[in-house]
Amino acid sequence: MQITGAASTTSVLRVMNSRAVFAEVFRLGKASRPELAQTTGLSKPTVAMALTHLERAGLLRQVGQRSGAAGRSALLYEVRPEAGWVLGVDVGRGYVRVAVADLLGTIVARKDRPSRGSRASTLVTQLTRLADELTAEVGIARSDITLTVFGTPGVHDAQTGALRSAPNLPGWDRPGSVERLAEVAGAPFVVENDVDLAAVGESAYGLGAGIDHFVYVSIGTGTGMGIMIDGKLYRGFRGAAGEVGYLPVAEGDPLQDEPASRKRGMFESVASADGVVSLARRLGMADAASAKDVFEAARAGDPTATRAVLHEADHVAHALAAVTAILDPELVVLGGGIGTQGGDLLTGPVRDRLTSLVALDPPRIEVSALGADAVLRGALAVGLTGARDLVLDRAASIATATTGQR
Amino acid sequence: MQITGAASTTSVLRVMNSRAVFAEVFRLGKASRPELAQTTGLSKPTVAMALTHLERAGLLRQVGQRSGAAGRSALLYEVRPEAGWVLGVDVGRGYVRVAVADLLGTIVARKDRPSRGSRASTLVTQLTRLADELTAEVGIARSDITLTVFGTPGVHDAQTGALRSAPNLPGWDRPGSVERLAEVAGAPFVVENDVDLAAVGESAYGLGAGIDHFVYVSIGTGTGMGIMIDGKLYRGFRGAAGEVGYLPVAEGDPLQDEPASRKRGMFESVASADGVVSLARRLGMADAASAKDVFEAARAGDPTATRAVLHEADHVAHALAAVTAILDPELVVLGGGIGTQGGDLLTGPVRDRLTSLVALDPPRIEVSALGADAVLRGALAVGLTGARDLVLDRAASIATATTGQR
DNA sequence: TCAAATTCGTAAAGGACCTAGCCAAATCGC
DNA sequence: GCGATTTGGCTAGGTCCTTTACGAATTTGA
Repeated sequence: MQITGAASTTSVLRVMNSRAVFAEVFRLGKASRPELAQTTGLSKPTVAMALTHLERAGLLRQVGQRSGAAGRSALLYEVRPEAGWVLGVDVGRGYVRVAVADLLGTIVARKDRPSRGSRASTLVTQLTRLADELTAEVGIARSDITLTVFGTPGVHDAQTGALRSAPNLPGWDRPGSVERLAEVAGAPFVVENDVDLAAVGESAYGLGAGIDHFVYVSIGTGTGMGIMIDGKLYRGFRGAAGEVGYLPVAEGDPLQDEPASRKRGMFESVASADGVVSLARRLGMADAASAKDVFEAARAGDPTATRAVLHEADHVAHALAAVTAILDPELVVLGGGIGTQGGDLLTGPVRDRLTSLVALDPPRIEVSALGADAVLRGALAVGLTGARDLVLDRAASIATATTGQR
Repeated sequence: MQITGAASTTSVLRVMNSRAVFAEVFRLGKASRPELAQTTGLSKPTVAMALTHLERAGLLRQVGQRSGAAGRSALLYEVRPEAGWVLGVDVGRGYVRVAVADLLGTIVARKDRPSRGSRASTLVTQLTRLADELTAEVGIARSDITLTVFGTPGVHDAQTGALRSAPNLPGWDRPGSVERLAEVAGAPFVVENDVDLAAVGESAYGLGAGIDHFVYVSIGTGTGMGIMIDGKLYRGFRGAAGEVGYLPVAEGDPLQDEPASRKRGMFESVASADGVVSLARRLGMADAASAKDVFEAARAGDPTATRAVLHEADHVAHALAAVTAILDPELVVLGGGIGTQGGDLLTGPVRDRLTSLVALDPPRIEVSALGADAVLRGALAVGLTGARDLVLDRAASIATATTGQR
């Protein structure tokens, strides 16, 4: 029953066409007027007009000529990388990653640091200093940052400004606490769940490129899932979509019959790093200290560790069976400490087990191409998209202002 | 990295504005020029021009005047209901429901019949005769139908024209078999999963009105789920999203420890009508013949039947816990035979159980407002949306043709 | 080295669309 | 019946885009 259809005046055409031209230049890297006229379907004068506007607004610049072919050589245009800057921040569990990228998405400065305490004030201080260092390195002011994107654990409630379900960031669940990040960023900033950003990163730069529906499943200290639907991030009603840690654990594992784990019965408690370690211990691998140990032992051929890994694969397969039954994704990307380290040790058994659990062929299952960088890259991708819109809006308002003055 | 931005010429403005005006008339029912100018933001002459075009194309008609207020009385316009017709078909398991609606969505003719066999040819014959009867009743030709929408079990693969996973429609899984429905419909028709259509119906006419993210869970002879995301139907990569029948069944139910059911371990096998009956029998209710019996007995106070219903609620809650963890919907609508008949007998325990299984507050859980009509209403809603676009496209092509001739 | 061919960039002309503003027509209240 | 008020229709004006056309720049070939 919903009927769409925005009414418009002629002036929106100019904006639309400018955006289209900019988008094409962005896509092609370098482009001439005739090329742009052809790909956008606009006429040469219109393209020329748009290019003039965009160049005057500082979004594009002329860059040499295309020679070699017969006839007059065409002037080439490209995006001015300095037309916008993006600050991406990955607030991880034990570390902090910060990077600055230009409008083309090229990372021009980056620092990774161990996290200095989890208290809000120390974290803000550390991030602010890192942002200062990075912008200085690039040679810009912090106010030149067009958009900042933070990736954090937990669910960010934009209404209250609180960060729920982020136990390793104590104090951030208070209403309004997120606003303290304004100190780090310039004016416009965005806070997004880290796993969601990893999914975006994988979509923009990794295995998810060009895939409409896929999920990024992170398994490490905790568990989480980022869902991309129609190429866009899906957050759910309250931003809690993809909280697979609360998936009821599937039956069929005799080890799960112990009362303690049956009581919890959640995916996170059995499949996360701690779950793998306790599983390996119960299987008889008394010296298992970390999930990494277990996977290394399994890779070395230890039969007990191998059994533990197979059990882990079984848990993951059951979770993915639920995801497949509900979402029918084209691709599942495994990330996080265990998802990445496990590699083919995990994907093989997961694929086998999943095949017997789902109706049709199971979705493709791959290990993240970006690894630990996924969140940061996702933050930059989100920032880049937003920054592009912001600078275009700014250019449009400049254009209308100048035409209005005449 | 994706950059949107369609380039446009001035002529698309006319189309856009005509659509906007039409949409407003549709929304308001009856509207005058000044009203439309105000709500669309367009000027009076533009609105007048659009109205003239739409009236000439037969989409709108003038209908009296608005009097009572001071000043000249305004001419009123409304959508011509006869500007388009929609045929909706619900191919159910034992029945067939067919209805014709006009462009306003008013059902003008409808017939429900027991399904005459499940063979493709007899079904097509029956549907064709029903369509003929209905159109005759309305006084239109079958070729006047703008768009036909079929709701069927199974997954329709538009690539091959096959209908997968629909065991009660034998023969329809052959490639190209769906094309036989062209005989029933006029030229343009759409085949959609029945549960998906029920979700759309609930979104257009039922409890889902105005809700962006919700799911419709059908529990009856089989199980299924329709997913609405951002107010649109989500189908998944291969159209198999929402196949909750394949959800791994959660642990924690001692009754499930019998080997037979553990082997299957799917939601459908335990939660569908057959599952309820066998569960009740195993609990000692030897005379349980149908799920309806069980629910009636429970409603009458039978303790064994009540236990069975509670177990059913537990299964449903576990499935919804998985759905909530993955999708975080705002609302869950229960439909299908069991979902509808169960009523508060089911929703109460489901809510209680679900609360203990999920992280945040559980989503709202309600029983379908449309009941057995949900699929048919959904078919009509989908058809209405499509028909509106079709007649607008047709009107636009007429308009450009006439302006081109001048 | 020079002319032909080809392509690019821009200017002018024309068409389509929308807005602003005016005036006539119609209606209601007094 | 008359004035206030609102609606409908019309005209003038402006913005935007496209088509057409022409000069400018470059390569190719002789």
